[in-house]
Formats: sequence, structure tokens, C-alpha cells
Amino acid sequence: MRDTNLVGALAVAIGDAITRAAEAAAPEPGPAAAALKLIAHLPGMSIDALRIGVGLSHPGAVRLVDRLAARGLVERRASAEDGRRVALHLTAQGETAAAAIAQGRHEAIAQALAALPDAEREAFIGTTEKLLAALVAGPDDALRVCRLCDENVCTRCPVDICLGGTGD
Amino acid sequence: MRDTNLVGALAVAIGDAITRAAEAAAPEPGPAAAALKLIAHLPGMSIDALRIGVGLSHPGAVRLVDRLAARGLVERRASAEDGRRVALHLTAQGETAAAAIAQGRHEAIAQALAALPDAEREAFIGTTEKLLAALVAGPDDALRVCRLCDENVCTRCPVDICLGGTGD
DNA sequence: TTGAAGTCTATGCGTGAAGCATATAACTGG
DNA sequence: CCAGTTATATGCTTCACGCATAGACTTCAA
Repeated sequence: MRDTNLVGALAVAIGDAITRAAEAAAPEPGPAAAALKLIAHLPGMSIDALRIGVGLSHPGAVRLVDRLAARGLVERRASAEDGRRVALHLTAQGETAAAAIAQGRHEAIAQALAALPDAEREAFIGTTEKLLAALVAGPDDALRVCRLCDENVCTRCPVDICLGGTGD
Repeated sequence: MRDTNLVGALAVAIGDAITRAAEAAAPEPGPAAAALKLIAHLPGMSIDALRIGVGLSHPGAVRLVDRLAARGLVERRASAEDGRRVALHLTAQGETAAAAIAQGRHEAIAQALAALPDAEREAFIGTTEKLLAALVAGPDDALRVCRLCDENVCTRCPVDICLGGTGD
């Protein structure tokens, strides 16, 4: 019981720090930061996939994209394969915003980990990797978990590997 | 960079699991679950302290207490020391709800940790404790981080110790 | 004791994001 | 070519939130 309490508290603490940093760099509070990072990660994704990743209803996702598009951060393009689908892409300005969000997130976490000596840090990361792989049960989980990841540095990504990908 | 990515993803994954479990047992989505657990943890606390813990504006906290009181989960009592202050307490029904939230949270985290062999788990918890202590800078942080903790099992709490308490 | 400044709580008001129900368009299989 | 299904969009309502402000109480100084 005490163990779960501690892990929960740490997850809350780091999660809050990430949320604070991400929202500070995002155009609005709430799921906007996650949406920008998801589209950066998966250019051309559909509104339905976005909906799953950010945890909104479908209309909610549509309106979120409306707002981001109105700010010039996101573009709706026609999908090549499916005429119903919308292909979401970031504008140059959107890329900048997504990069700022990733940077803020990285700094928040790095600061949290700074207290750790190298050996302990290495062990901690190893366990983290293991836990992460065990927590992801399907593609929907992967979209959610990766919603704030930095796609450029996500090599050997346990989530991706868990889903049968290469991890790159 | 990859390290921070992994830790961030795990924090998001566990944080989501906690949020899902807590909101499922709470009367409404959002900060209600945290409010119930905070009041369970610190009976007699003020609305202002609650405001800090759940991250709302002051009016937002007043309205949240209004709703919880209307559902018969929370009581406003007069404070003995300060006539301005409101002393927040849970009703019996509120205690039940808070216990259900704690239970859901515990199960979610326990499930995440189940994948770990004993030795690795022990090392992971040790590091967790260290990180947690380093992340808490003041009483406000403590209120926020502990907002979903289970007060009954929070022995040798690194947050409390960090603030000069006994940890019990 | 009295008055001023500070703190805690409450409320009027407007804003805006969220979801439900539904409409439209496009794909799929018979 | 026509159901049935999937993807996206919109009208509508609801409701939580924050800002500005008001009221209640405490504290401290003169």
C-alpha cells in the first residue's frame, strides 16, 4: 500500500509539472498541447485518432481543431486514401508551438531527474521502460500515452515496440 | 532526452490510470475526486487550502464545495479559531466516496507495478521516494502532490518529512 | 477603543469548452 | 445501385470556470 501511494504521488507530481510546462507553451489550456504534439508525431492523422489521443468526444475534437486552425497552427487537408477523412497537419507556426511544448516538458522532467546519481538513474530508466511496455494494451493506449512524447528522440520506444513497431 | 521521454510517458500513463480510476468513483469528473481525498486527509481544512490543492480559482473552489455539499458529501462547519474560515468535513457518505476513490487509485497503481519482480520493485520504490522528496518545494506543492494520496497508509511520507513533519 | 488594512468566503456575471443529437458526405459489400 | 457503416461537421444546451466585487471577520496600530 505504501508503495503504490509513493508511486502515485510521484506520477502526480511529474504529471503536474509536465502539464504546467506544456500548457504554458500551448495556445490554450487543456488538450490543445497534446493535440499539437500528437499531430507533430503523426502528420496526416484523422480527427478520430486525435479524439482518442486527447480524450475528447468527437464534436469536442472537431471544435478543438477549429480553434487551432483559426490560430493558424493546424491545417485540415484532404486525405488521399479516404474522402471522408481529414488529414491534420501542423503549419510552420504549429511546428514552433509543438517544439516549445516538447522543450518545456523535457526541462520539467530533466529537473525532476537531476537529483539522481548516474547509476541509480540508469536503473530507474530501465524499470521505467519495463513498466511502460506492460501498461500499454493496444493502439488506443499508445496514442494516449505518447500524446506528449517528443517524437524526435523516441528511439526504441517501448510503446511502439509493444504494438509491433520497430520503436523508431 | 530519451530518458526524459520515457519517464514522461510513464508519468502520463500512470497519471491517466489514476485519473480514470478516481473519476469513476467520484461524483463528477474533474477536481471533485481530489477535493474529497484532500478533505479526508485534512479534516477541517479551509476553502483556500482546498483551492491550492485542487488548482482552482477561489470562486471555483467555493462552487465545487457547493456542489459536493448539495450531494451530501461535504459539510461546511464553523471554524473554532477563525470566524471567517470554513471548516470542511466529509459526511459519512463522503467518507465512503473518498474510500472508493482511494481504492480505485490503489488498484490502478498496483496493477501497473505488478509486472515487477520484488528486488527491482524495491529499488524502484527507493528511487521514487528520493525523487518525490526533491520535487516538493513548499507547503503548496505538498497539498497538490498529496491530493490523491491515501492518508491511512502514508507512513514516513517523504513529502511530509520534506516539510519538517514526522511523515506520519 | 476605534479605525484601517489584510484575509477568508460568497455571489453576480459573462465566457467558452464540452457533450448529445443529428445532418451530411464518403466508403463498403451485396 | 442500394443499404449499412464510418468520418466529419453543426445546432443546441448545459455547466464549470474565472473576473470583479461584496460582505464577514481578524489583526494591528494609533
